[in-house]
Amino acid sequence: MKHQITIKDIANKLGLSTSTVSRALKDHPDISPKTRTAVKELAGLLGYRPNRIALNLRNNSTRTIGLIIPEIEHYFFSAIINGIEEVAYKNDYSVMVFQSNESYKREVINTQAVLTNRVDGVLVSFSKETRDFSHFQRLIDNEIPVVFFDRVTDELQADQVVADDYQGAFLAVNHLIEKGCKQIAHFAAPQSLAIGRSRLSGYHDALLKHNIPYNPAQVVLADTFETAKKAAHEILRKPNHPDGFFAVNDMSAIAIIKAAFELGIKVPGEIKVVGFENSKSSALIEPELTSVDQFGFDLGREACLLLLKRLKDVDDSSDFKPVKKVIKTRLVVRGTS
Amino acid sequence: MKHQITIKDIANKLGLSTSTVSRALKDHPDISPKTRTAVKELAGLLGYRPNRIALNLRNNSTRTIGLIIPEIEHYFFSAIINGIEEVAYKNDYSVMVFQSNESYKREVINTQAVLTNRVDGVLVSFSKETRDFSHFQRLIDNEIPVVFFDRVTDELQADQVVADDYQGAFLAVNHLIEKGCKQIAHFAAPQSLAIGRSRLSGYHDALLKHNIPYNPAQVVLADTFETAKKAAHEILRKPNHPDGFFAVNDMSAIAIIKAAFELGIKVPGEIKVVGFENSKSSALIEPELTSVDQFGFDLGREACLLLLKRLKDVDDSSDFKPVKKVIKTRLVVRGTS
DNA sequence: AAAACAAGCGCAATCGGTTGAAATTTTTAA
DNA sequence: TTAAAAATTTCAACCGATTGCGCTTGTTTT
Repeated sequence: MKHQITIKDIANKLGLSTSTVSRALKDHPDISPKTRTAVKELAGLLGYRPNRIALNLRNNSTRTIGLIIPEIEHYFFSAIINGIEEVAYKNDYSVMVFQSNESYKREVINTQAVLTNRVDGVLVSFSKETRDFSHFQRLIDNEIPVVFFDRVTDELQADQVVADDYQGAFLAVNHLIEKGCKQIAHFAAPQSLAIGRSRLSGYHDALLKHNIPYNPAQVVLADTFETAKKAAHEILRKPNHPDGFFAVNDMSAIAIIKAAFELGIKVPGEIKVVGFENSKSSALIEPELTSVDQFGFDLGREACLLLLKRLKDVDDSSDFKPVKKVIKTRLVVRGTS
Repeated sequence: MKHQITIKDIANKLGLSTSTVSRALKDHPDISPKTRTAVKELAGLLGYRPNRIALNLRNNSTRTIGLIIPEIEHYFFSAIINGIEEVAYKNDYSVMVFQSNESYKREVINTQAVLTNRVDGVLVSFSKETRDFSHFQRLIDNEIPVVFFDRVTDELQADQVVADDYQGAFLAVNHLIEKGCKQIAHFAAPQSLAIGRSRLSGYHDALLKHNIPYNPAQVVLADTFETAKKAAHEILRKPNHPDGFFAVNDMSAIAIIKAAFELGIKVPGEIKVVGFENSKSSALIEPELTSVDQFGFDLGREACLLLLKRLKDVDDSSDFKPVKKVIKTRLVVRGTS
């Protein structure tokens, strides 16, 4: 890198001290209007830009937030990043992205990385593997504000922003029942994740509301395209297969539809399917997928706003009360139900 | 943030100077083994972590790379980020993400942001709006290495990493012809983008190879789902519509298929469609989309590797020769052709 | 005319770590 | 025993910007 213009360069050329230049640049009243304009003029001429690193050191703040996320290549998460980046941008923060790739080990390394990078705060959605949260506790111990989103835990004293998974699941299953489904299967996420538990719970309660007995055999763990496709094939091959499917995400839902197509089963004629995410893909397939919109962009926005609020209220050490923000979900009815 | 353990804390507790502690921590031969172990032990005990910001200031380097990208919510770009992050991670770099949202104005601000954040290098894929590249020239003037990927320009003396768009387009159109298409339309990207020009050129040359006359009327500007859907409807409603479609990206291709479906036109029976991107979605729709894989992950990897190489060879000021790296594409044949 | 005051600017410390050179202590050789 | 050599350790400057405090000036008040 080329030599950057510093305050010292300006001071030398003008025969002033660096302190005067510094003050002149920020309109300090001690400085006479004459020197003030002279300094500013030269600064503009030389293309002076304050060295953020020096300020970072002095202020012990980087105006950067760390983002730890399972994987970017997933519509929901990229929508969230979008929301986060939007808020960060408007507040003059930068975002550093770290992917865990659903690996616990990598996630631990990521938490170290955000520490060494001295980010001001961290936004986290942890991996499917993560059972132990002590690496996040380490961040909190260092008094770095942490906000969890989507994948959250109550084991830590930290803010959370989540979609209303229970409500979304309830709406979805209720919808299937109202559309005439008698036997509804649920393709679930790992129960170690709160989203897995909440969505199962919504599924459960919607059944009960309509006096349909809950049958654990109708719940299978399948939250990826591959696992869901395999599971759907097995289930749909049986004679008395379910006539309704509620999948924990759109990929699983689409896998079910694919499997049905391959087996010559009509959607929504013979089986109906509802997904969760309202991803771009849901509107691309034919028939289009009914899905629960979890407003990833808004979720990202809210998470980032909450974090920025924490960063402002620095003196939160004593009376810290974790906040849990819930983003309402909405059922988008399309062709598969 | 809590008080972080500094080198000074260790020095005080051990009755040493900060310089000794600093050297001890990095196994400098001047320091006796005794003090060396003592320092390291205490450092481990206190959980000392070197303050990256202080090092940044001293070394005038942040071990951070800036990434300016149109939008994350796009499979191709998130695949690229994935590749970039992978390489950055392995080389102990962090990635700062800035989205332009296809806005020139925002992109200019982004270039300022990477400057103030003093990133070591920048990876750029510019917006569709961008015609003037002087904001990138400003980065180069500041001797910040810049590598362009996917959306590139020859107007700047900078490295480029692109998919072999010409080859991919040629393969796609050649494939359509071999499958029996007589009249092939092309849904193109803006000709201000090199990818737009290259893909059109590949389309053109593939036609010529088979002695099919090139007809400009068969080329429409439609590189989003919405515009493509509309254009496809218009075209397919006409009596003598084309029997083959080569779209500049998967979204456009899928839009064509959707339009065909809505008009009761069979794919691949009556018309055949080939996309470009090989996105996740291409394997989700029915029939599955034939598409040109442009290996986004590898493209990201290569771009990042190239940038890191430039960062190593700092003394490149005089004999700088821009490198253009081309990533081969591959036609993935599926159901729509 | 002397004291009080204000305006305008510079000194020096600070943030945390690194590093060439100097200073100190220890070891070795004469 | 003492000087020279070697082994350790400390000093001080530096990276770039900020800021409390003090130092000059010149002006006002009594």
